[in-house]
Parts: sequence; structure tokens; C-alpha cells
Amino acid sequence: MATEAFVKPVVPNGHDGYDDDDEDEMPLVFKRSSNSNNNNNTSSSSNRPRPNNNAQRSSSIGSTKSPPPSSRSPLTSPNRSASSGRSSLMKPSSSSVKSPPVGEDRRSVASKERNGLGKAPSVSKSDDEDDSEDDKPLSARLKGDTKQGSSSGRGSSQLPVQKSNVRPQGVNDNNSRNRDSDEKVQTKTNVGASSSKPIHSDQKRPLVNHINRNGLKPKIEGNSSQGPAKRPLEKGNSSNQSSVKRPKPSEPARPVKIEQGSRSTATTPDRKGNNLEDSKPLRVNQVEDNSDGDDHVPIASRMSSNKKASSAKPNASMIASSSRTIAKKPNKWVKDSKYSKSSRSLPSGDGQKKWKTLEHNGVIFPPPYKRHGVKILYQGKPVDLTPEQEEVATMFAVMRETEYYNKQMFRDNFWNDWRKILGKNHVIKNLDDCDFSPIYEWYMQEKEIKKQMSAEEKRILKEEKLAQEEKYMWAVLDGVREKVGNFRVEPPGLFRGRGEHPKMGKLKKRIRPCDITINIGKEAPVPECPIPGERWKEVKHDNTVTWLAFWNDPINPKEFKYVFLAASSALKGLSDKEKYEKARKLKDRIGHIRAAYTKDFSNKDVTKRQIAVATYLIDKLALRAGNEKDDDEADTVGCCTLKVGNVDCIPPNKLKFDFLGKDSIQYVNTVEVEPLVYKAIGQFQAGKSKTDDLFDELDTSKLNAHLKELMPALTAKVFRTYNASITLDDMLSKETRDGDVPEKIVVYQQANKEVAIICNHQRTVSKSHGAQVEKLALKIEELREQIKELDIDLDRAKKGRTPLMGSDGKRKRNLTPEALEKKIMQTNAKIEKMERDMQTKEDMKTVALGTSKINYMDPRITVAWCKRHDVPIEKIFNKSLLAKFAWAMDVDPEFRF
DNA sequence: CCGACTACTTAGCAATTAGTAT
DNA sequence: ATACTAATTGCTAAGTAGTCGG
Repeated sequence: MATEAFVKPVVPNGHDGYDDDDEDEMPLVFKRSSNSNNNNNTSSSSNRPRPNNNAQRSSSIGSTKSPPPSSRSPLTSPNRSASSGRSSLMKPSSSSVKSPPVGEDRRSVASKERNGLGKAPSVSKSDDEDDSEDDKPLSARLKGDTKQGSSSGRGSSQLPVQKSNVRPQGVNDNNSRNRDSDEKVQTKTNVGASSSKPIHSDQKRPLVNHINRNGLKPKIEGNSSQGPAKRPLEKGNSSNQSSVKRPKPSEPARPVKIEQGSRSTATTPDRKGNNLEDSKPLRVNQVEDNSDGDDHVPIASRMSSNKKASSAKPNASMIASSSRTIAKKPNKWVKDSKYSKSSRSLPSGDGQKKWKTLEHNGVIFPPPYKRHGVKILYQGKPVDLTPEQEEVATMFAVMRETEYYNKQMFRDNFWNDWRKILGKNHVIKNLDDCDFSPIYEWYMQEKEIKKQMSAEEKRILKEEKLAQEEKYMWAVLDGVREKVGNFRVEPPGLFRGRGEHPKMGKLKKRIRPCDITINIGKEAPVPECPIPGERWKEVKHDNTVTWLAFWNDPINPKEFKYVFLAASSALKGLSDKEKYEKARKLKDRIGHIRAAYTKDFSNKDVTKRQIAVATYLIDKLALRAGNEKDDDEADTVGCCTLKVGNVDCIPPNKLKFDFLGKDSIQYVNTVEVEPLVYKAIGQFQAGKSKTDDLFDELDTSKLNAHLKELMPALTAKVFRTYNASITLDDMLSKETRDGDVPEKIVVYQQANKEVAIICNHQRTVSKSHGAQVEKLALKIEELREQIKELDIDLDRAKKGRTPLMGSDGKRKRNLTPEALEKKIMQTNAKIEKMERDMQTKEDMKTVALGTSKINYMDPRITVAWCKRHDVPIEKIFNKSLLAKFAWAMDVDPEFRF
């Protein structure tokens, strides 16, 4: 890697290349909110419980979803529901008040449209409306169609999902497990009741579906119907295996400084900083550059200004962007000259060239095991273990407080691997007679010692690690220094699969250089193997792929673990942008696509009918494709792999989905569907057992092959991206009102939440959630007491008397009635804010906003909205996201998805 | 048309760090 | 300064999907 090489300035984030241009796209108008309201349908019925977290989560989920506001959205959301809805988020002002339950909210939103499907495409941006409809998720459309529409509103559509509360059982179960569960439950209830749609009142979107949320817990056992839930895990704390941890690469930079970006730098070369080289230039700057530079200033500036955007980067991009429309899409490809791709090249190993030159230093290995000598007890007696045996025993000991520890599958798998290391005639004959407490205690003690280190010691340690890792953190691709995503080889440990994974507890052996294949430019020096005496398995020079290194997964040797560039790299940024552009194309074609599959709901060919119905579900519910899985994986499903038992038909035309999806997260949602879809599902289920495939004629290849006929490069996952982005765009445009920045941020979060619900992105309730809520409630109570006291003092002050003694026994200052009144008002405002915060907290406890922000919502929607409404982008995107979405920063303020 | 490979994105939770409150 | 939270970052599992050979 030498430094010299680069000339390019590097822009860290990637801007370099692309940018702008494309963005422009349509300027369209943004519409802002106009109406907001619509009606809403109620839907409500439901309640959704949401799951709680993990465990719970599963169960809980409710069914509801709501469609996004406008319509676009998909329909419903799955589980979570309930809570979410609530109000808090909403903006304070108006809505604030209530907070309806999540479910409702969404729904309320309502989409407008109703029609849906049928409609033709229209699309184009221009009108949103039309489009919208099309765009919108079906749900929305449905409603219309279907009937339902309960409410009025415009579109009412929504599917009605209802979420039923149902699942109580599950819920209960969960509860039992944790407190959380309770909450969930409650939540639902409460939520439901209370709020229902909250805020939104205005909005109201329909929500189609809404989920039910119930919470069941899935955890382990499954609850209800289906199966078992998988996700049990726990959350335990301790645990973890080893502990290694390392600093983060990211910032390493310290040293550098960079130039920022590009430009300046240009001259400078930056280099990677590796050690290797030297240093000079390098390092330092660079890194941070990106970050730094960006972080601070620029962004902000950009934002604010809005329009201009200039701020930041300048580059061409800006310009381009500004331009408005412009071609955009097609261009993209063009743009980057960097890798020229052909037009359609997509990311994946498509055989296209991904780079011309690639330099990097390979990977860093975890330190060798350090023996601690603490003995475990076997049948009460200390046992001597070899370092290797001790290492594995320690991995297990350290997991004592996790849920895995007591799972038979985990213990069996662990024992199976450990006993091989113990050897045939070892005194330890079974796991249950082993007492790992001494090691666990040693581990806890070590942890405490670390915690007690002085700040200075910690800093030194951190710096040492950084110095050691710095060279691995960077790669130079086509002359541009880029961060490497995961340059640390995974340390050995016990496999922690999610859900009921058949391999949980198996030993994940240590990876050595001879397991690793390196990919590097032909001209670049081959990274030196960091472990003396060992060598890489292989060194390749394949520029049709983006990985820097890989090794076979020790748990499943057929699979690989890759080392890629970080998300902030230009390579990843480009691919990200292409992903969103594809979704925007889908937006343009969605009307036709919906019309096409609607027509096939009654096709005589079963395969075609299944394709039509599956596509409808993916479009409307944002389900994942559902690839086939092996028996040695947790059994979870997606659309194509749904089992008959995962879908219940509820007359006259509702479907209740209940299955474990990716990561064994439960999806529970009851949604109203087109009568023909309802009928078709019944046909697909006829004569089959619960565990048979619902879509027996289908798999993801067939489905995607069909989708490609409708639109080039279209695949099932594009619908999720489309639904998420269109929902965000719609909600932001409809819900944003004049107001201060915090109010606008609330609107954004509400929209983000809607998307998260649609995508069923969940998180476990934090261990301290209950305590936190109680604490807040306590504080609110204290404030109320204060008000009482102040009222009395005010009364006395008006009569010219001095205040009573404070509850703390101290004398209070003599205040004027005016001052007291002001104080009362302030305190009341404080109480209201706290109550809103508490509600929000409750609503959001199982909703994970981050996943959709990182993977599904086109960042240009967010950036453009921030520019239009003078919201600093830093309020929405953290440092990592700013770096990842550098390519979207100079989007035209009028950009619409 | 399959299924084995292969490459790359998406996901939740744990560990860290930053930020506040005490 | 300390204790707790809240927010971020890291980790790596679990998906999607393209390609290739038969």
C-alpha cells in the first residue's frame, strides 16, 4: 500500500464519486402536510400487544400494522404495534395529547387511498397522489378496495388489521418470564385503550394492519401456535465469552488529520496509514478526515442552509444535484467511473470489476489464550486442565448468567465438543457434575479489576491497542484510502445461534492464518502473516469481488466469513445508492406490478396464482422472500417458506400471520386482504397439514425470476426497501408542521417508528426498563406534590402571608404571587413533558428504529427533509450514519423518494 | 430446472463510550 | 468524582440472491 499511490483525494466517505447527481431527481414538490388527517379508521380494535423483547417479543407481537400514512406503505405492521403507536412521539403540539395506541395510530394515518391495486401505474412522480396510491402499499389500497374502509377518510383503507390482542396467552407466558412481559401486555392494553392513535390524529393513516401484538413470548417455546419460538436467548448479562474487545477501529485516526476530504488532500496522499509504510503522510489525517471534517461543520452547515447544501462538499456533486432532475438513474452507473459497471451490474458477485487496485494489510488475530489456572470442580474436587481444556471451560463458565447456560441443546453441544478436547479417559465424565463457579468468579473479578483501572491506565491500554491495530484498519481501493469493516478475526468461542438453533453451544474454533484466503491487487504487496511461522491459506487477486479476506465458518464449514470494507467506503456507498435507486424504480412500476399480480389471483395455473399471492404479501406486508433453509439451522420462515399453520383464515377475508422470521423474531399480524387472496390462501391450505409449505409450487428463485420479468433486477427484497422509504417520505411530508426542531424530530421519529413496525424490527426490552419507568413515575409524583405546595403558598401569598415550611422543613423564600404562578406553570409543563417521555418510552420499548435507518430508508429522504425544515442532520444521523450516507448529503432539498 | 457455491446485506444484542444527574 | 443512563459502536449471525455446472 503505499502511500504514494493515491492521488486521489480521498474523500472519505465516498463522496468522491458519485454523488449528487443523481440525487436530484425530482424536485417535486414536497408536499407537506396537508392534510393530515384523514381519517382514520379505527381499527383499532386491536390492541396489539407487542412483544416485548426477545422473549417476549415473540409472542407479543401483535398484529397490527399500520400502514403508513399515505398509503404507500405496506400495510401493516406486524407485531409490535401496539405500543408504538402511541403518542408520545408525535409532536407535541397538537397531538400530543393522546397518544393512542400504536396500532391505531398507524392506522389512523390512514392512507388515503384506497384503491390500490388496481390502479394503474401512474406513478411517476408527479402526482403523488396517484402514485401514491400505487405506491402505497397495498394495504392502503386495499382498503379502498376492499371495503373496509372503515373509516372514512380518505382512504381508509387500511387494512384493517386488527391486531388482536390476542395472544394473551403468550403474553402471559412471557410475563412470567420477565417483567417485561407484563409490560407488554399492559401495553397493549393500555395502549390500545388509551390511545389509539395518537397523535396523529391528524394523520390517521390507516393502518392497515395492525398487528396484534401480543406478546407472546416466544422465547423458547413457542407459544402459540406455531412453534416454538425461537428466540429465547436471553439477555443475560455477563456472559460473553471472552472478552476481548478491542477498540474500535474507527476512529483511529486520531493521528491523522486529514485533510479532509478530498480536496485538499488531494495533494497529499494519504495513505493508509499503516505502519508499514510509514508514515508519513498518512495516517493521520485521513481518517478522521472523514469524520472530522464531516462531522462537524459541514454537515451542519449543509443542513441548515438548506438549499445549498453546499456546504459540505462541494464537489461536483452539489452541483449536480442541484440540478434537479437530471437523469439520474441511469447515470448512476455512469457516474462512477470508478468502477465502471455496466449498467446492470449489481452488486453481488456479478463478475463485474469492482476495483482496479487494492491494497491492505490483511487481518489481525486475537491474542493467544492466556491461562489463568483457576480450577473447576468435578463432583466437588478440583480438576487440572490443560490450557486448551481450560480455555473452552472458561468460555462456558462465563456464560453462566445467560439463558443459553441452562438450555439442554446448548449444554449438549458444548459437552460434545469439550469432551473431545478432554480426551477419552478424562476424569470429567459429564457436564452436570462440573462446577464452573471458580472460573466464573475469577472472570467477574477480572472484570471488576478492569473497571477499577484509572482513566489514565485505560487510555494507555486503548492507545496500545490502537497502535497495534491501526495498520489493519485501512485499505486503499483504487487509490482511495478506505476503512476496513471487520479486520479482526473472530475469536474462538461458543456459538450463540439465535432462536432454537441446533448448533448452539458448539465450539467455534480459533481461526489461524492457514484458514484465511486473502484477496488483494496484483501489484500490491501481499500482507505479511502476523503469526510467525504461519502462512495464509491462499492469496487471490480477484477484482470482481469486494472482499479483502475470508475464512470458512467453523460452525458451518460450507459458509464463509468475509472481511469487507466499512459502510463508509465509496464502494459500499455506491451499492447502497443503487439499492435505493432500484427501489425508486419499483415505485414507478408498482402500479403495473400490482395490476399484474391482482389479475393472477385467480389464474388457473396454481404456480402463477401462488406467485401472485406471494408477491402481494411481500408488497403489502413487507415480508422477506423466504429462502429454503437447512435442517441444521433454526427453523424460521419468510414468504415463500410459510407453512400452512403460519396463516389462519379469519372470515370473511382476514388473514392472521404468526411465524418466526429472521433471527427468530416473531411476526404476528392480522390483516384484511383482497377477497381473492383470501380465497387463494384457503385453496393453498386445502388438504395439507400445518407443517406443509403454503406455497408448495414456489421458491425464491421462481418468485424472483418472475419479478424480473416485471422489472429488471427486481427481487423480493426491493419491496421492503421501497415500502420503508415510501412510508418515510409520505409520513414526513404529511406530518411535518411548522414548529421548533424538537417537534420536527418527533415527527421524524414517529415516521421512523412506523417503518420499523412495518418491517417488524424489534428489540428486547432493556433490563432496567421497568425500573426506569417507575423512577419517572416517582418523579412525576414528586412534582405533583410540589404543585400542591405551591398552590397553597400562592393562596397565602395572595393574602400577604408567608409560605409554609417546605416539606423538608426548610423555610422558603417569600415569593410574589406572580412568581409563584410562573413556577406552577413551569412545573406543570415539566410534568407534561415527563408524562410524554414516559409514554414514548413505553411505546418504543420493543421497537428498534436503527435497523430501518441503516438499511431501509433512503437517506436522501432524510437529508432533503432536514434541509427543507432546517433540522440539523446531526440530529437524525449519528457519526456513523453520516459517514455511511456521505453519498446522500448533497441531495436537492426537494428530493422525494 | 436444480442445487452447490459464493458474495453481500440485514439484524439484534452486547460492549463501550458519551452524557447526565447526583 | 461517581453513578446511572442513553447513545454508539462492535460483533457476528442470519438472511437474500446471483452464478455456474450438470
